[in-house]
Amino acid sequence: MVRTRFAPSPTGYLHIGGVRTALFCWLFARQHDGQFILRIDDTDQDRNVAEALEPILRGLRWLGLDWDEGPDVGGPHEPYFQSRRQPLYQAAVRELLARGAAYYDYARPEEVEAERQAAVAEKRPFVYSRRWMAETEADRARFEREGRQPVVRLKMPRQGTLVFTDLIRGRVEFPWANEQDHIIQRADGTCLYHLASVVDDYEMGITHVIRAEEHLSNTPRQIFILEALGYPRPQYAHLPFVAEPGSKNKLSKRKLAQYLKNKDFADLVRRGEEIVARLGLSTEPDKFNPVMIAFYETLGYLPEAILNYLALLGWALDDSAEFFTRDELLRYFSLDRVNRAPASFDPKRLQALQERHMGRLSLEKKVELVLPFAQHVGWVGTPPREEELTRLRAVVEAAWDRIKVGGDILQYDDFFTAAEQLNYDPVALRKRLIEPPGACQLLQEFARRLAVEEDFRAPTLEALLHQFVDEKGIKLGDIIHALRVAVTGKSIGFGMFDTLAILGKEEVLARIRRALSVAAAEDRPGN
RNA sequence: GGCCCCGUCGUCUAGCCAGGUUAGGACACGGGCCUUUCAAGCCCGUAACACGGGUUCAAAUCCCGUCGGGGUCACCA
Repeated sequence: MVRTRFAPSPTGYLHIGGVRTALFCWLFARQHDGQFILRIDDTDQDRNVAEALEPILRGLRWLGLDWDEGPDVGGPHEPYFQSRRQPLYQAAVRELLARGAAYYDYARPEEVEAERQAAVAEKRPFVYSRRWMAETEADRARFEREGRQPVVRLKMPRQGTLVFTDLIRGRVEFPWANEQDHIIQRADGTCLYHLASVVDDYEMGITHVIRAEEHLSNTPRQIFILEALGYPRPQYAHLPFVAEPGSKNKLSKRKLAQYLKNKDFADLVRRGEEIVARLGLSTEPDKFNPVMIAFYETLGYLPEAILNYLALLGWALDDSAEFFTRDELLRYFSLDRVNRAPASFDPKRLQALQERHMGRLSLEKKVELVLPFAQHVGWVGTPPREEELTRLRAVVEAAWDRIKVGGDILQYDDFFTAAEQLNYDPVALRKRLIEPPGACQLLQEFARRLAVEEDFRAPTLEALLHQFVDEKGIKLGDIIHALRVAVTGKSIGFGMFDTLAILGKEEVLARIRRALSVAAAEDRPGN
């Protein structure tokens, strides 16, 4: 039975690298009919855990990475919060002490620090002298009389080599001599991460520890702990870390300003800013940051596209495949195809994948994706009225692949604005209506034709315009641009005839009238 | 600094373990087609094995070294 776990600490956000790890754990568990456990590593948390945890749970849910045991769903190994499992850890510490694998240490922090400095000065590796190690009650009493507080340290081997097999990195060796006597219990009696992690992994029956490379060098001390306790070794798989775009540095939430200098990264943010501005949300880096998964949910990315992209962060199936649905990921993913080199975050690739996933969505699915955005800005009520939905559907269908993320619907605000409120792009207005001689005349004439047209559907309107153009002996381009600006206020948009049909006759005529009067006003001398 | 890891087109990568490929793909870029704008689509193209030795008939692939980049060394997780 395979059991994997994702063990985030409640930091208030879900980092892209973290989700990648969660995804691999989840995929591996699901592929093997195993279980995926979510455990909260909050051994050092004094903040509000519930609040800091919420974005993490939300992100995982949004992506559909469901957990079999953990917060919310419970399970046979409750609680799933390390802060509430301290008695278990303390029992393990007592056991380690009893077996001679750990000791009470009465050194003051500054004394250990002094030893460390001395080692650095002499250019030799630091190894704690164990000078304040207390192995007997007499020692303890003596140090305590000096007013010292004990921590518990691991009594690590000082020779030999640890060898273990990593599912991704193969045979890994670490000389024991490089290991420190790590602290496992603080002076206040609470236990530290490594101890907690080993105890929980054992108690929860974790068979495969899949985590990021940063933990590779932590593995010896963890193996030392578990073997001292008589636990079996789980299988280890250390994933390459997720690196910054265009570099091999670890991706960090705090370096947003620096990443913005990268063009691709900046493009990703800029796209998002337009949407967020229309939504009236904050763009402060703590809330709006591509390093955090919430960014993508806010903008209306597809969870499946994100999953696809994340899977490619360190994994590849072969020399060409890169589009994967969730089911395909489940079918093809394997740990032995995971890279060893750091995986760079590539905004362009993410965007490309998003667009490909959008490409396979049905009209109804696209409307579903876009609906919350339309509701947020009030184009569509809650619950939606039928005619609002009809118009939204028509806009989505006409815009089609121009909608790359859900929030892109917001750029079609001109379909949800009354004629009197329409804003005209001054440059477009000038170039298409004011400057070309006779443009307004033509538009006015065509408007008269529109006014008597009963059938206001796209194909009919197209025929109508072509007929008009033929009669006048002009080219399509001589009028269509003016028409577009007149009815949408912009020089770009989707198909002209779809645009007219969606707006409807009354609205189109009202907009043309208004455009003509705005153009006339602009054109007066002195302006 | 010690220990560990990693260096393939502009970018993200496949290929390396079991040497022989016109070094593959995607994105970006350039050109063309299509075209009412914008998207999209289709066709074509430019473009890479960090460097130096060695082994070999043959090296991106194996070995050694150099250089470069990174991770990790907490009473953080």
